[in-house]
Formats: sequence, C-alpha cells, structure tokens
Amino acid sequence: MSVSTENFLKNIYLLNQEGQSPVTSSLLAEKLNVSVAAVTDMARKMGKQGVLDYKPYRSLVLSEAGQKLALKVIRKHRLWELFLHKVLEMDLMTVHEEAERLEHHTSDKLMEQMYKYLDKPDFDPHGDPIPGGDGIIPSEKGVRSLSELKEGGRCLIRKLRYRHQETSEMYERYGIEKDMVFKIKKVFSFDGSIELESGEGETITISRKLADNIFCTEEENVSK
Amino acid sequence: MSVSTENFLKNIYLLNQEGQSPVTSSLLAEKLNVSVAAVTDMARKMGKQGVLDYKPYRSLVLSEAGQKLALKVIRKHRLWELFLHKVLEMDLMTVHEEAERLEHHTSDKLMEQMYKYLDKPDFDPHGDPIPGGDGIIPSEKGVRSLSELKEGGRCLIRKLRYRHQETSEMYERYGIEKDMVFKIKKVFSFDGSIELESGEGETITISRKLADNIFCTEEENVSK
DNA sequence: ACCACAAATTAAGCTTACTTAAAAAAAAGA
DNA sequence: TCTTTTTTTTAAGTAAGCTTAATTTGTGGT
Repeated sequence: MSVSTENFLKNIYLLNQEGQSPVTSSLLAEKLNVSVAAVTDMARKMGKQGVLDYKPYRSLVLSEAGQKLALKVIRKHRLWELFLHKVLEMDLMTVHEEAERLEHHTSDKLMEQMYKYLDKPDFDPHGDPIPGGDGIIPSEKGVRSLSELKEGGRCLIRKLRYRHQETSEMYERYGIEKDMVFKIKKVFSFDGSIELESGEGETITISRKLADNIFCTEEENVSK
Repeated sequence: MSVSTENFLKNIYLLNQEGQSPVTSSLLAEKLNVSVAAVTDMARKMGKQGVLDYKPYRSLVLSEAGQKLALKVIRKHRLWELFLHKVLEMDLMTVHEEAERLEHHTSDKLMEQMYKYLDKPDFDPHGDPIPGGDGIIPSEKGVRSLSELKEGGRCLIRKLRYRHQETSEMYERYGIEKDMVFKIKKVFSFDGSIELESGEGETITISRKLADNIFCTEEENVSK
C-alpha cells in the first residue's frame, strides 16, 4: 500500500459519504489534484488488486476489502488529529495537514497505542467519527464530545457512552438523557468541569471526565 | 527533500560519527540497503544541490548545509523515539522502527511541540543526544536521564542540568555532583521517585522530575 | 614503477506515479 | 434518433529512485 493508493481509497470513501452522487473519475481527480488520466490508470491497477470493483466508464466503487483499507486510513487520520490537538495542543487547521501526512506512516501498533492513550475516543476534534479497529463507524458527522464545546453554546445530547460502571448512575443522578438540550454556562479551565443549564432552567456541574462520554451536536436555533 | 535524500544525508552523518574511517559509497550503500550505483547517482545529484561536497572517487563529505539537514532529521528521529517511549509506552525496539518512518513526515512545528511537551529533553531513550533546534549536540553517546534507568543498576553522573532555579539548590542538599556513582535501590512506580545509594553508603530519595535533569552512564564494573 | 584488484562510475533498463494529447465511449439536447 | 458535448480511456512521454552489467579509476603489493 503506497501513499497514493491509500489516498485514492480514502478519498473515494469520503466523496461517497459527502455527496449523494456516485464517485466519478473527474470528481476524484479534482480532489486528489491529479489528472483524470492518472485516476483511470490507478483505478485499473486497483481493480486488479481487488480493492476496487473496476469497470471502464463506470463510477468508482470500493470493494469490501477497499472499504476496510479506506476506513483504516481514516481511522489513523482522525486519531492523529485528536492526538495532536489534545496532547500537543495544536490548532485545528494545522492538525489536519499533519494528519494528512502521518496517516500513511503509522503502524497498526502505534495507532492502537494512540487509541488507548486517548481513552478510546469516538470523535475527532472536528466532530467526525473515528472508525473502530473493526471498521465500524460510531455515529454521524457533527457529533462531538461535550467537553470539546465552548462556553455560551447550546447543545443537543446525541449519545451517552456507558463505558465505566458508574457512568449510567451518574447520568441518572444528574438527569442527563438523550435528546436533551443544554446551555454551557461555564467551563472551568482549572479542572475542565462544566456548568450546564437544562431547558427547564436547572443548573448542574459535571466533571471533564464525564463530559468526555457525552456526545452532542451544537445547536444554533433550538425550538423548544 | 525526499525521504531518500533525507536518509542519505542522515546516514552519512551517522557513519561519520560511528566509525573513524571516511564514509565510502560502498559503506553507505550497505547501510541504506541499496546498490553502490544508486549511491553514486544520488551523490552526484546532491553535490549539485549543494548539500554534499561531491568529487568523483572520493569519500562522501557533507557540506555545511547538508550537515544541518542531517541533524534536523536526527533530531526528529530521536524526539519521536523518546515521545513514543515515554508518552505512548512503546518498547525500545518498536520505537526505532516507527521513528525511522515518522522522522520524514514531521513538520518543524510538530517537532517543536513534541520538544516542548517532553520538557526540552537532551537524550533519547537509547541515551543518544538529541541535536538542538540550532544544530548543537548536547553531549556524547551513552548518556541518559537518570529517570530512564532500572532498579539494581549502577550509574555514573555525567551531567547535571540547571534549568529551573531550584535545581542547583536541590543538588546541593542531596549532595549530588558530577562523577559520583550511585546504585539504584528502588524505583517507585507510583510517582516515579527513585531511591539511590551513593558510594559512601548514604541513601537518598529523589523525585522523578529531578531525576529527569540528571544525566549519567550505566556502569557495569565500577572501580572505586 | 608497474600490475592486479577493489571500489566507483557510467550505461541501459525497470517501476511507480504522474503528465499531455488524441481517440473512444457515454450522456445530453433537439 | 442523431448529433454534439462531456467524460473516460488509451497512448506516449517524463522524473525519481532504484537495478544489473560493463567500464573506468585509484591504490596496495612487489
């Protein structure tokens, strides 16, 4: 697997997700910044390798194997983004460019170490889901950890993660449930704890660690 | 700068350090696992680029510029080794292989973030010095931080780092000086603090943070 | 100083990942 | 349906980074 082939697979997968339309050679060529002829060339080769269901003049469709490989690259990319952002405090712009290169030079072992170090995260700092080692995608785009949000915003709870035994008990005590809307009143930089106000006007303060396990989307105009 | 050229420069530099002999094409070819012809080819190109003082049938000598580039690659390599080892808890074998790839895909910005995160380290986990951003090499090979050593070993203090205001005061209180020999009695995994026994039989316990600033060589047969 | 031999260079050729330009196929309009 | 336009493929060529084989150059032994 060369850098080129990895990018080829990854971008077919991403274009598939983004647009509703089938992935054409010209579309991919533009995204990869190469000529259309180069895409055709690659596509034929990858068809032979069995990662692409290649048929001339037809749209580009990944095979089962190709999809797995694409997800692995995306997993590495998003883990790097999160790692560089959270651990090395790099900004979101930089982080993408770095990940774009590092994703192709990261062993599976290193990838799993990062995954563990980050405490098995589900989303990258842009809110995109990090595919699992098994190739399963946690959830839809735009969802991010509650602990990533800034003061003043409103959020809609999308997913609660029950990893530790005590989390479900804590959700219950605080009265946190899926589909609730909260306003972020204050983020304490000292320990990362977050003060939330529910739709009913109740105010609660939860720890950073707990917020890590709550996933939500940012809401501008919440009707309710 | 391609991966090939970076490896070319890096290995000329390393061979220079290792052996007393001048770096020949065949020596470098063996280290890089390529043919001698490939080395000649590269050498001519790099001569034109000004990173190598190339003359046919003569040994390979880096130019000023080439040396700087080589040191930068080595800096990245050793920072990665230390980072992967200390932060992601990867073993020394793996760490080298990973660094061998990552070193070529790391921006200067990322490199400096790692450097800061690691608290401006001087040595990699193998005890090799990490060249500074300015290209200055901190010290000789084999030296490593006292905090890297394992229980039961003996060490010879080679260098004390005075970065923080209080460190010199602490060295004085504990009676730690250059050229002293210590035996590592115990390493407390709880907080990383280390119990040391001096040659005179005195026992002291220092913190992990302090040990980070003490550099030593491991000694097998200490005559004294 | 000469000769043999080891080491370095040159020459020719290969693969990967591209390029541009021409040809072929599919899609779209009337 | 037929033609025009768009898209894709094929063909030919390039640069980097290698290979092996043949040639050239420097050097150590006598």
